[in-house]
Amino acid sequence: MKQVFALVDCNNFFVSCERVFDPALEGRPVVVLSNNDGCIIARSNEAKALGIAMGEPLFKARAEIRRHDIQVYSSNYPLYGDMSARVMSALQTFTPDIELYSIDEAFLNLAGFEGRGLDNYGQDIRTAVKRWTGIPVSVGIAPTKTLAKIAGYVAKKFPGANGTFVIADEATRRDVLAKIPVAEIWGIGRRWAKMLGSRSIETALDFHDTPEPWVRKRMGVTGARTLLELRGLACLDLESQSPDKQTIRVSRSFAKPVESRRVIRESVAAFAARAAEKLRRDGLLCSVVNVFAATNRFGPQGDYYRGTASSAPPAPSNHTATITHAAMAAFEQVYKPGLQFKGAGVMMLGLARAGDAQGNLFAPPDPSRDTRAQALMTAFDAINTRIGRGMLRYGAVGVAERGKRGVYTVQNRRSPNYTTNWSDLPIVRAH
DNA sequence: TCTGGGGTCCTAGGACCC
DNA sequence: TCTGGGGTCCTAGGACCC
Repeated sequence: MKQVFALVDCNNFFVSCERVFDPALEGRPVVVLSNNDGCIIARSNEAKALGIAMGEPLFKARAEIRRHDIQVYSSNYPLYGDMSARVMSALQTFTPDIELYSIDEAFLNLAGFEGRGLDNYGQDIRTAVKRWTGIPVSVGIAPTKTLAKIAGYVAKKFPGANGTFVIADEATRRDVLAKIPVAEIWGIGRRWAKMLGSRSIETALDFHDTPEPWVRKRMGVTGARTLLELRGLACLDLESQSPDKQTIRVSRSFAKPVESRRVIRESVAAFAARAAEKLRRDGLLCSVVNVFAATNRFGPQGDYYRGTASSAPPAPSNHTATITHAAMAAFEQVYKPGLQFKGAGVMMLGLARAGDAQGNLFAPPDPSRDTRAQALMTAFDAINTRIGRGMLRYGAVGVAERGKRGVYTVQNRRSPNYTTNWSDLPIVRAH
């Protein structure tokens, strides 16, 4: 049976989340910043029209921001995560078969819904999500995921598409592909686009018409897959069950360069603790803990240092104390006195489901296998969920909560946690 | 001088995504 | 002065095995 995929994409998602709770932002240029208020990672249409680029450093956009009175927000992930969950549950009322692809996108399997008119169904989805969550979305519908992404692009960018677009027949497909730059194809990034451009493959249609063996040779199996998907042959399935993660990373860049061993070590301990929480949340155990720390990569050529080292806990674990201990051992190999560090992080590698991790016959029993230690972690997580992340923590993280704020959390323009924190609940007054 | 053939595992690096 | 934080997959090459 022929497949039908829909891609539902939230328009300017982070900006739209801010607008739901501050309607005065409607129609005005708005941007949302990265974690450290360093880069612009989301822009309203008005901001895009003013030429503000994705990923542009804030300091480079200052003048434009002032000139056009652009509204600037720090990113507020608790808010965006909660709004995302609301959008996704709205989508689940339209089909049981759904893949949560990212915080602001989902693929839906619409096979069997053709009778209702796919365009109408797409419009129904848009209307419902907007009414139930306040978030505007666009909907692209096509026989493959890659074409659905293209259809979503058309739905969003082409005036007259009205937020929904369906690619069902070959004529429409060729017509649309001819109007889209090759770089907009899902799976074709900057590098490939440049390589293709140098061979006069400029539009998605040019790529579509490129012989498969050539693509296979130059771009590997992933490139060939993209090509076939563009031609309407579905190579990618809906992944409704998200597979277990293979790596978990927690990293931050520092607001200012840091030299202090203690400050960086305590940061790494905090990252390790957060990573252990994520492991427990996902029911995973980690067998290798990797730590890295780096100086400014935009500094003078040759000055860049990035140290990385790994350490294995005695047995796969998700216990905060065990993970932190391993991270501290790796940290000692990474830190170099006298350097100005600009960021650090930890990576959890060799992950396995808690039930089937390989034990170690010769190692002392791991605390995470001990029921008392497990109960401790469960209580630890419950308390931190209730009172606030980081309220309960191990000593290695240090007590310098005040000082740490200066180290890596710079968020000067953050909106309140309207939906996830009682004290931030918006107040509505009737006149 | 001559120096197999095939397999697996691991790692680093390159490409991509949001 | 100021440049995010997560992830994935594929490939090539080296080490090692028989």
